[in-house]
Amino acid sequence: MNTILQGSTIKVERPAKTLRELALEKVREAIVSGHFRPGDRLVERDLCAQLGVSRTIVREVLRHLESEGLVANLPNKGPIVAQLDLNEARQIYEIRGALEGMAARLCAERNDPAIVSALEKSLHGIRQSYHEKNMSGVLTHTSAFYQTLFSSVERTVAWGIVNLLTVRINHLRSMTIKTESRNIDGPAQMEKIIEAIRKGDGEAAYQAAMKHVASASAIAEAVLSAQSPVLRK
Amino acid sequence: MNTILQGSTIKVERPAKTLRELALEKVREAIVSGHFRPGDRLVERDLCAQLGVSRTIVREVLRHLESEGLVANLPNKGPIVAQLDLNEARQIYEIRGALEGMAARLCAERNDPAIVSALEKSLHGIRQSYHEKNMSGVLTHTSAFYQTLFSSVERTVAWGIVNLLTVRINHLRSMTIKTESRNIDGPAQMEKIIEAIRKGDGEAAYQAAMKHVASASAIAEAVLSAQSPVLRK
DNA sequence: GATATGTATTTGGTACGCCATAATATTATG
DNA sequence: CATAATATTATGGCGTACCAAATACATATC
Repeated sequence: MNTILQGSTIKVERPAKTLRELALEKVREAIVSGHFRPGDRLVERDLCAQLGVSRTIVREVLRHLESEGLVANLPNKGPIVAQLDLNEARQIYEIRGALEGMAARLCAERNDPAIVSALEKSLHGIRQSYHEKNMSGVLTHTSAFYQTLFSSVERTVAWGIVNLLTVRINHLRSMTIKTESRNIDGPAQMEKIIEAIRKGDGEAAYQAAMKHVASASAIAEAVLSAQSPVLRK
Repeated sequence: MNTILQGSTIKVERPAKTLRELALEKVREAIVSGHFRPGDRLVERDLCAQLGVSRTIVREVLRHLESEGLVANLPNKGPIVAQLDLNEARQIYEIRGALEGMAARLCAERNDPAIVSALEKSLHGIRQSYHEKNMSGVLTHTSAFYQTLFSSVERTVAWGIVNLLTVRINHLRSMTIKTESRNIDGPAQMEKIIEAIRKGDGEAAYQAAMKHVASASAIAEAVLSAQSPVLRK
């Protein structure tokens, strides 16, 4: 290794992304953003045309999304965008509660001021975004908040799982944050998580994180059961 | 529908499994069982020959296993069997603790004697298998024990996650159960889980389940750090 | 009106071919 | 002999074409 380059390589950050990875992101994004709705069929050859790639790639992408739970495969009928039923949504929120609670507890036990200030920064971003009625900003900063929780204590595996689960309930998330009073309650609950972490009170941090998810779950449940009859067909 | 066939169809229970699913199971099994070892390259065309299927299918299978975490893909080098490092193993055990603890708590709160007796049945199977030195039997019955924990309270999503994680640490599991005294400690700890559930003591059940996983984790850690230097190359 | 029958559509699966890259072997050169 | 240049090989990434079987839908027949 050239000593001049020690520590700061000039390596040409090439995309490295394969076509498949790009296609995967495109389709996932299309599902998460609602461009493809739950129940929509995902016809292989149509996707080929829309993405401009071969069937080989489309099939690999569909398989990948299937194992992520975003796509369901009806035998001999083909893949559709997975439907989320109430029961499953409840379970997902519950698991997030368990894992986020765990991470919050670990953060509290670590007693690192840097964690607290990082969380506060995200929380500030959330409040700001609510103020500006920038809903996608709220989601982004909320994700950042939780990512801090997990990454500060090096829980990459749990963070990966939470991420997977979150993607599956993304449309619920965007509905819950728009709910009346969530712009007050949500941040207030997150404040409590931060407070507990600041005090180094693991149990309180755990409880606060659980509670935050639980209330999001309750809202989601209301939203989902209100609209669920429509999903018939 | 022919009325004569009401309730008891003669429908020809066809496999329904696609070739792809069969291939997936084969490869997964080969990895879990140790036929393919961590770090082994998984050459597409070789797998085609070994499985007797086309490259398309092999690629779909590899993608699936990749998203399960059983296979890693090195850019420009291709897929290998994923390596498990100590840190990741620790995290996996921790998550299992959180989720199994959650399930145990829910079981306790449900207060259903049928759950207790199902758990006791599995535990009996475990002891029996230990007695017969039938290690694969121990694993099977242990799985059954935990499946009961999750399915009794309809936590299919969490069970799915635990299953995925368990597969990744399978070889560690088979080493931990062979450890000195695990044939005594393990069942004893599970007995405590059952006891707490019988009493309807959610918190105790949670703690007992956490403790059981934690001690498995400690053993795994010892095993892994003892052999890890060998993995160099 | 109910039942066949026919016809697209689409998935499940296979085979083959091409290109790019990385590693390895080979050859040429000083 | 050592090193640099070059060819070869192995392999993943990607695309196309084709076939069989299942499904859905329209159409014809009784």
